[in-house]
Amino acid sequence: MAAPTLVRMPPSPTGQCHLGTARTLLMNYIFARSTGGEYIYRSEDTDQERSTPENEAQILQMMSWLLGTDCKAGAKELYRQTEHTPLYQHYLEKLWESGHLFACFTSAEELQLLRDRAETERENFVFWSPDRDLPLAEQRARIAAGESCVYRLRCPRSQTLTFTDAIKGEISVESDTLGDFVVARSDGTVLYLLANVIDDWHDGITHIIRGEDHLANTPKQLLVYRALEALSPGLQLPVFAHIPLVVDHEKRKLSKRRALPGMAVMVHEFIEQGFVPEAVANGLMMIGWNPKSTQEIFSVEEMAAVFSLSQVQRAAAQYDFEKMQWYNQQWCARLSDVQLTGYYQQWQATTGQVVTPESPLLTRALRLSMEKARTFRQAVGDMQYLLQRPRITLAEITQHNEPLTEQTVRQILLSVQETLSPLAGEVWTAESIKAAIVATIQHSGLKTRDFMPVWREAMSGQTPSAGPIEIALVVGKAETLARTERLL
RNA sequence: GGCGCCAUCGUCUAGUGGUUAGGACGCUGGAUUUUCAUUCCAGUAACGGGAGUUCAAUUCUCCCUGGCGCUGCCA
Repeated sequence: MAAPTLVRMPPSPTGQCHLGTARTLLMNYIFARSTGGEYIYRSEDTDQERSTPENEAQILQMMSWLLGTDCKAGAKELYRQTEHTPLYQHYLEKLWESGHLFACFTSAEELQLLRDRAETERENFVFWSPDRDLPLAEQRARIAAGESCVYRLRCPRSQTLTFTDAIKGEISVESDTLGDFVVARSDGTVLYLLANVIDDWHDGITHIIRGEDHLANTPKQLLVYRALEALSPGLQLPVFAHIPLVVDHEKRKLSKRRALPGMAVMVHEFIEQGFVPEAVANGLMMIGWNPKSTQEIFSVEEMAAVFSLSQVQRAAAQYDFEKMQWYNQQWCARLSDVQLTGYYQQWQATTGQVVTPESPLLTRALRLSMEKARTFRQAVGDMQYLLQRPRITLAEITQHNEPLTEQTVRQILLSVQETLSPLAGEVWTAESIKAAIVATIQHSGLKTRDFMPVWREAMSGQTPSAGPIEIALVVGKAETLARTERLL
């Protein structure tokens, strides 16, 4: 048995739960499950400008929905980075004293000037601070004198930084392309680059699974690890695994703003459209991961059983909302009656609708509706007439079925009535209803093409809709007769 | 511009130094059918380009092209 794994789920509460966020968190979760490990839930709120408690709560809620379990309760530990401020300050100080960091007095304005100049002269901009070799005493003196500074890591010159990514393979970068980078703001608060490394190290994280957008700053973090190691020898580096980004139809990083109309990009949009979490989790994971089989439908547990980082794709993947809907339909067909109706009621509640009470009728109606629809939202039209008697009038049916006369329409409904009334309740099956109706049609001399649409419209009040026999099976004998009777 | 990553049907992907390059979504057609849909069957469609290695490259190497990411006192 390998050493126990520990991953972190690190959402940044600077926005609501996004597809990409959910996918990364989900993959961490599944990896932890697949290795018998645990996870830490860490809210990365070091950007106090943009982080909000609302977003933090929203993401937690969305992830709990997606995983089908309380994400918070399942975590080995749960904290927000701002709670670790003393920890960061401690290491910031240590790293500064030991000379790994230095106070840089170049102002943001000066820096911007340098940056702009490099831009116009088409030169590469790598910043090597003029203050990188300032004696500590002088740094302190200038700060004491009221000078403003940021804290940068002293980047070594002419070194090749190499690490092995579990997905991308060996990555190496020249330190000379990095420059002295900022790890703490002028107000002394730390940046992602530093806070993250301290936490991962402090928590004993074994695997860092994150988006590919972090690949480029991994060498910088390697430098931070190295500095920390000088303070605490024997430090064990975690395994890095950078998963490919999800891109949109234009191959741009997926964003809500650029999404096509109707396309769900935020997790709450999936909920609002009436997706079941199993389908969203399944679909999300299949973007950029493949178990190397032809199986398409997986539960979270099944994915955890076969998951391996080596099966993760190296290239970015385009998001296909059509396929997400297909997953939803597949999942709805596989869920048990209890699960399906439960999700449906949950959807009604979260979208502010009146929740339909549990009943065999509801289950039958839902089953029939979901044969056609791919989401609960798409099923509303069918659910309506299945659960409520339509209001259509005889005149309307006649009008929709020209050239049939009202006389003929009435006759059709009358014969439905006469045919079905004698049927015993226990033979209320598709076969017996069909046999009886077919016989009636033959005797009447009418065409099936005229007869059935009239009956169907009497049953559903709309076109298109499910077939009259299907509806009859859902609503039951009494209601079936009532629906024709009210028109006569 | 610099650095890094990536490259199989329209999309998600499987795959191999010699394959009819497989599956799924989508799309098209057919069957079923009272409509829409479902279901079933069938079809459509891919190895970015150029060198090199090799008896043989989609597969290995290099170059190019293209795409994306990073290049923040964001994460």
